[in-house]
Amino acid sequence: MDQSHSADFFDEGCLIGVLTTQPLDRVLDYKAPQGGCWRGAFVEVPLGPRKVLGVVWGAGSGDFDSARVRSVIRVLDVAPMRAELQSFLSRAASYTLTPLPAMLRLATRAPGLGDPPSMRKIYRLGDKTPERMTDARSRVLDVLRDYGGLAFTLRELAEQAGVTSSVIKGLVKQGALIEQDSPRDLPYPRLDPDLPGKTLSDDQARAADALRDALRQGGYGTTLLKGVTGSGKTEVYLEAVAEALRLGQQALVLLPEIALTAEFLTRVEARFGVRPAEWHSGVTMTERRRIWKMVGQGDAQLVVGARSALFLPFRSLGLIIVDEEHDGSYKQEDGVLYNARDMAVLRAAITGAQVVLASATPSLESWANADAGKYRRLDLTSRFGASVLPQMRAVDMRREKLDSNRWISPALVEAAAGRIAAGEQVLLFLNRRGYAPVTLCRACGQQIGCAHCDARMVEHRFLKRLMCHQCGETTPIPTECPHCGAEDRLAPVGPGVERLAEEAAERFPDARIATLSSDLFASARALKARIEEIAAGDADLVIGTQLVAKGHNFPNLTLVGVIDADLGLQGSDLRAAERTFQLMRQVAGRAGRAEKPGLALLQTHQPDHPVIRAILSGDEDGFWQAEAAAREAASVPPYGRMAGLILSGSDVAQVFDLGTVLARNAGPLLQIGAQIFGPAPAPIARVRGRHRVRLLIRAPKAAPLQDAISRWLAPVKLKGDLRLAVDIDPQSFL
DNA sequence: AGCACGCCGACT
DNA sequence: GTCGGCGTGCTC
Repeated sequence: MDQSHSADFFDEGCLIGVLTTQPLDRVLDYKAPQGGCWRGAFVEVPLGPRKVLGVVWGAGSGDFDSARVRSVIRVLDVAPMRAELQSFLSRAASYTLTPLPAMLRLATRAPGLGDPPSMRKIYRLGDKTPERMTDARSRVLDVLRDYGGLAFTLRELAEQAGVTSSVIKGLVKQGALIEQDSPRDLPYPRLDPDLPGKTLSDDQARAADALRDALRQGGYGTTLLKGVTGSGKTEVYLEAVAEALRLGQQALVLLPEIALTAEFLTRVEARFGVRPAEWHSGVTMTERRRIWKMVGQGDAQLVVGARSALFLPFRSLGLIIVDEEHDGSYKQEDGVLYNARDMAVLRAAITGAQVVLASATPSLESWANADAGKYRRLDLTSRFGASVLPQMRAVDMRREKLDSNRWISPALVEAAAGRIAAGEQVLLFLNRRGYAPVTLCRACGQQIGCAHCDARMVEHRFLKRLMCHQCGETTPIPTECPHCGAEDRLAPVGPGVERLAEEAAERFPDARIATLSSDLFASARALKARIEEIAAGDADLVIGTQLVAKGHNFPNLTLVGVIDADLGLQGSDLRAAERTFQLMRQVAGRAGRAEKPGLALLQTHQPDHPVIRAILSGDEDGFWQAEAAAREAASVPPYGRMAGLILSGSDVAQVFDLGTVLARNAGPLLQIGAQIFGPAPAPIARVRGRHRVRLLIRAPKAAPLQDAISRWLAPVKLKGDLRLAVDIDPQSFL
């Protein structure tokens, strides 16, 4: 097509609209640069005295003084943003009520996009032989010959050959080596979808077939892939990835936690021959830029990563996997409040891709969507090896005799001793890091709290410090009470894993005890290594927090003891029941993976609580139906809509005043039949000296909530250091 | 987000 | 007199 006639091409001097990453809540008019530019082009534009990054969003609006419109400085040498990503960012912005520039920032989280492709020197074999051959020189040439024509960087080659760089420079001068410039950002090696995968069970094969069919048919669709722990969901969705690759499409696998990526990458390598691109906060800046560029030009077929990978500029995204889709960490703030699971579905719907939501314990939202026929549902019922979930029983703590400061019931001690004697492993699960959750002064009765937040300081005896689990602040463990000054009257109250380990050591003096808690390890790598040792049998008794619930395999583990199954049931949180149910099921799923039958014992004070009963009976659909009915009756998600408004500032009174004023002037919300609750202290009431107050909004399911909120907040002018953030579909409602 | 402008308090 | 605090406003 003739460029100048396309609606998406702008000739030099044309008025165009450019979206920048600057927080100006509108698209700015500029003049197209010399040579014109395409819609979607990444450009550098002048803004006041500065040059900023932007994207050509469309034609200019012409509502700005034409004499003051400036010209685009240059078009960057990267693949233009596709219309699909533009519209995804727009839709995501209006859904989450986030300014569009903030969305663009998410999509440009790679450094040096404007830099020319960065080059580095590489060395390969030349055709000349050096006049004088030395030991060092021949070692260099041998390395290059051994690797069959592969090129090396100076450092790699020097290291491999055990020589200094001067030897290599000397060989270049002689013509025995050739020095070349090569782009630093190289394509990722091709994955081979046709390597033999693992043999699938009937169940798995059927699910994999269904996913392949959906991909071949093309277009958007979402599948809830539900399978108990150990049923092999990963193998199934890797077959879907394989099919996407065969179709020439790109795939994205989202994992809820960085700690899980290492193991997953190994599995990908085993299935496809090479490691895929890895995207998360721990990846180096150079690697990020490489991924960003390669994804855009189709030279990265598979990206494995954290939620922010959703905003990468894929060229032909065909499949998004959201693993452990129920995981709360998919909804978390990194500047923008969004739920990666929902955004994955949105992006797929816009680009015409398939989504697979994988979980052993789906979120109620996904369960309801599948139930309503919006999502396809595939169930994996059989487990590998032993094909049964562990037997689950409650230990009624009201009837167990326990000394104070003891948490392992006689029933659990007895069961554990039996398993350990039989050479099997036991897991004691307690979702509380540290030694004790509360440190109390016996003189004045005050608890030690964090100086910056409203959270309690948690004693970590291993680190010999008190730590705030909200802001990470730590202090040495004091000997005198900070409130009344009494000496040596501070007492730990309640159990944490460290304290539980102490008790276990007394009860099982001969057992090898391993404590797994994220803060006890210097690095994710060290933790992973320890987990592998334990899986190989290097412990009889494992004491762990939430992290053991997530996807690690302990083949010899046959008993799980849940120290406090009631922990998550407390509070008025809407999702408390759901989360407890999911966590307990997952933890129980650790037991009895191999041929040995597993048992899970849940210590509870409420054995008749509906959630505990649903867990024990294994009646999952019964639980979901009851939970769904309760939420429907209360018109809460997913049967009603909710939003939170978080106000923050350094002055509590000011923040509350703003909340009160907003709540009183909520006409637009009342018009759509919404209710407002608050202002009340936010779930995290104080963060690093800033006070946080929340308003909650509940609206009927079909109500235009975002539109009403924008109209409500449009006239608000924030004074001083007051800040306001909208949280659509908040996760916690405490 | 930056960065300038501008209007009041404490110094050489 | 003037240096500098950071509140307010602008950037196509």
